[in-house]
Amino acid sequence: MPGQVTLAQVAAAAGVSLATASRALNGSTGRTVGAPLAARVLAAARELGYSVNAYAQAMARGATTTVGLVVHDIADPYAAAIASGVIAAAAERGLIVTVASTLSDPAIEIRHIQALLQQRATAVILAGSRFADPQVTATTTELLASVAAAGGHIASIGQDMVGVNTLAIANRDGAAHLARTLHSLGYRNFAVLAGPEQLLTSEERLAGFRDGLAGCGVELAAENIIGAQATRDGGYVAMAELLDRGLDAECVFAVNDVMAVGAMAALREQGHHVPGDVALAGFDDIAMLRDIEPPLTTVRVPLADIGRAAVDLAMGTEPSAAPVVRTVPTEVVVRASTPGRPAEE
Amino acid sequence: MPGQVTLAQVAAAAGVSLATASRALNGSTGRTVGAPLAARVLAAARELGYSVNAYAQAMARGATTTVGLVVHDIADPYAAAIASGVIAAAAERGLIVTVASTLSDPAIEIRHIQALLQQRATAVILAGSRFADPQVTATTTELLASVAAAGGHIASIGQDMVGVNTLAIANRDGAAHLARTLHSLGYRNFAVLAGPEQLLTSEERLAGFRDGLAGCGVELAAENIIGAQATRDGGYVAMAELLDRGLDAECVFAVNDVMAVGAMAALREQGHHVPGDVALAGFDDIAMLRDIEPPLTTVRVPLADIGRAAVDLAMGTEPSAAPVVRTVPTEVVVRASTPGRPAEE
DNA sequence: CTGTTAGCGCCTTCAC
DNA sequence: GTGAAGGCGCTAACAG
Repeated sequence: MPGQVTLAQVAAAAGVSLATASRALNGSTGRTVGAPLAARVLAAARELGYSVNAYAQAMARGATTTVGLVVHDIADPYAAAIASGVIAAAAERGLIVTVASTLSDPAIEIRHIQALLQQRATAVILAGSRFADPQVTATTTELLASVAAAGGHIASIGQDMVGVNTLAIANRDGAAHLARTLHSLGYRNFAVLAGPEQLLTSEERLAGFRDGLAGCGVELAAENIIGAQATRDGGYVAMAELLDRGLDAECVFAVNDVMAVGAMAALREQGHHVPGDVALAGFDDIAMLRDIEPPLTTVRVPLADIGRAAVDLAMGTEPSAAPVVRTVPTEVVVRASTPGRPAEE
Repeated sequence: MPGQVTLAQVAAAAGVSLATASRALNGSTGRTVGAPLAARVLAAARELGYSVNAYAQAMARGATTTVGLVVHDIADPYAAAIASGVIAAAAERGLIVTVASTLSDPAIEIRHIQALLQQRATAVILAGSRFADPQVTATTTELLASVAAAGGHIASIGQDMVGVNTLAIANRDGAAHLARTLHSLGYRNFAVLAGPEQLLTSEERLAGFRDGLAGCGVELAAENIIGAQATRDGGYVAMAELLDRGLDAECVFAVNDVMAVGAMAALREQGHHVPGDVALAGFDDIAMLRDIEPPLTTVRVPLADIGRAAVDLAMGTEPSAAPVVRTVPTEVVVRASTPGRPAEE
C-alpha cells in the first residue's frame, strides 16, 4: 500500500506521540485527549488525508469488523432478500459483510468458510440449505468450530445443525400446513417439484407436505414427486417432465417459489392454465410473487427479517456459549393460483 | 482472536524456523523447501488446525484480497445480477467481495467507500447510478483518489466519471433506439416513468428517449414525464399518479424494469390491460421479465457480464494508469408488451 | 493528560 | 535449502 499516510506521520506532523494521535483519532479505552492537542491531530490527519488501516487496527485490537455471509446464489431472490437483511443489520453495528455464492457446490461452500476463517470474520452466517452429506457436514462442523475458537460468532439459517446457533425455518410445519390448506380447498391429487435430494430444505418441505396430506388421508404417489435443481430453471424442467409424463394431478407444489415460477412458465408455454388446468403453490413468498400472474399461493418466510435476526443471533451470543436454536414460524398465504375446487368426497 | 494457533506454533511443533514454515505453507518468492521438512510442517499445521491469519498476511505482504462492491440495494434484481457477476469473477481470482447497499443515499455511499478505503480493498467497484450532486461527486472523487493512491483498483459501472475506469452503459443510445423502435411500431403518444432527478442513469435514459422521439418528429410532453423512486414501488406509485391524472399516452416507458413491473401492477389493479389499453416498455432486461405477463419490451443490459467485466477492468489496469472508459452496448428487445399499432400518419 | 514500549501474526530481505 | 531479524500500522498496557 504505497503512498499511504500512517498514524506515525500524522503524529509527527502534529508534534505528538503515536499514542496520542491514536487516541485522538479513534478514542481508545476511556482515555481522553486534551482539546488543543486533539484538534491539532485532527487537523494534521485531515491535511495529510489520513485513513486508518483497518487491518492493522483489527490486528492490534484482536478483532475484525467483518461478517461473512454464505449463500447459494446471490442472484436468487431468496438469497438476495436474506442478504439485504444481513447487510442492513450489519451496517447498524458498523460491520462490513462479505458475501460468497456457493452455487450449491459443497466444495465451494467449504472453501468459502475456510476463507472466512482466515479472515477471522467476526461472524459467519450460513444461509440457504445445508447438505445431507455426512462428509461435508463433518468438515463444515469442524471448520465452524475453528471459527468459534477464533472468537467468531456463527449463525445458520435453515435447519438445525449440530453445534451452531440456528434460525430454523419451520419447513415441515409450513409445508404440512400448506398441504392441509390445499386439501381443505378440495384438492386431492398432488404432485411435488422437489429439489436435489441432498438439499435438506427441500427434503423437509417434501416430508412436511407428505405428512400433512397423510394426516388428511391422502397419499402422495412416489411417481408424482420429481426432483430437479432448486432453481427457476429446475422448476421449469421438472414441470415440463411432469407434463411429458402426462400429468395426473390437480395441484402441484414446488418446494420453493423460484421453482414454482419456472413451473408456471413451463405450463404457460405448453398452453396450460393456472389455476384452470392445474393449481400451483410454492414456498418462501419472495417479493416478485406479487408481480406474476396469477398470484401464487405460498408459505411466507420473512426472509429479510431472518437475515437481520441471524446477525442479531450471532452477535448476541458468545462464540463459546451453547448453541441456541430459534424456530421462525411460517404462514400459509392462499392466493389465486389455488382457488379451490368442489370436494368430491 | 484467542486460542488461535499461529505460524510460530506450527514452526515450533515441526522443529523448523518461522521462515521455513511460512515458505512451506504459502510458497513465497521463488524459494522452495526440502520435501521432508515441508511434509513435517504440513503435518504439524494440520495437526494443530492452523489457518493463516489473512489480515496479518495482507499486512506483511502489503496487499489485501478483498474487493468492495457498492450497490444501491442488493435486493434489487439489477444489483443482484451485477453482484453475481462480480462475485464469480472475484472468486476466480481468489478474491473475496464485500457488498454494501447505499439505499440510494449519497451519504451512505460515501461512508461505504470510506470503509473500503480503510480496508485497503484491492479493488472497489461502484455499481448503479452516480448522483448528479457536485458536492457528493467531489467527495467521491477525492475518496477514490485515495483508494487509488493506496494501490486500490477501481471500476465504476454506469456512467463515465472523471478519473476512474468505467464501464459505461449506453443509456442514451439504448433509450433512443428504443424510442425509434416504438415509433416504428406505430406509437405516437408517450409517457415516461423516470427516477429521481439526481440519478444520472435515469436522466440519461430519459434524455435518450426524448432525443430518439424527437428524431422521429415526436415531442415528449413535459407533463407526461413523472418522477419517482427508481424502484418497483416507485414505478407503481408513478403509474398510479399518471392514471389519476387521466393518462394520455398509448405507450409508457419506465426507465428501468423494476419500475415497469411496478407500473404493470398498478395498471392491472386499476383494470387496465397491457398492451391492450397501454403499451409498456422498460430497460435492463432483468431475469424475472421472462416470468411476467405480458413479456416486457426492454433494452437488454448484460448485467452479470458487466459485473465480471468490471472486475476484469479494475484488476487489469494499474491504479495509477489513466482511466479507461469502455462502453457496453445495449440491445432493444421487443416483446408482447408493445405489439405495435397501425400508424395513423 | 501524554509519551514509551511492547507486541498482534506474518513475510521477506539478508546471512549462513 | 534454512535460519535470524526487521518491519507492516496500530493499540494497549505501562509509566511519567
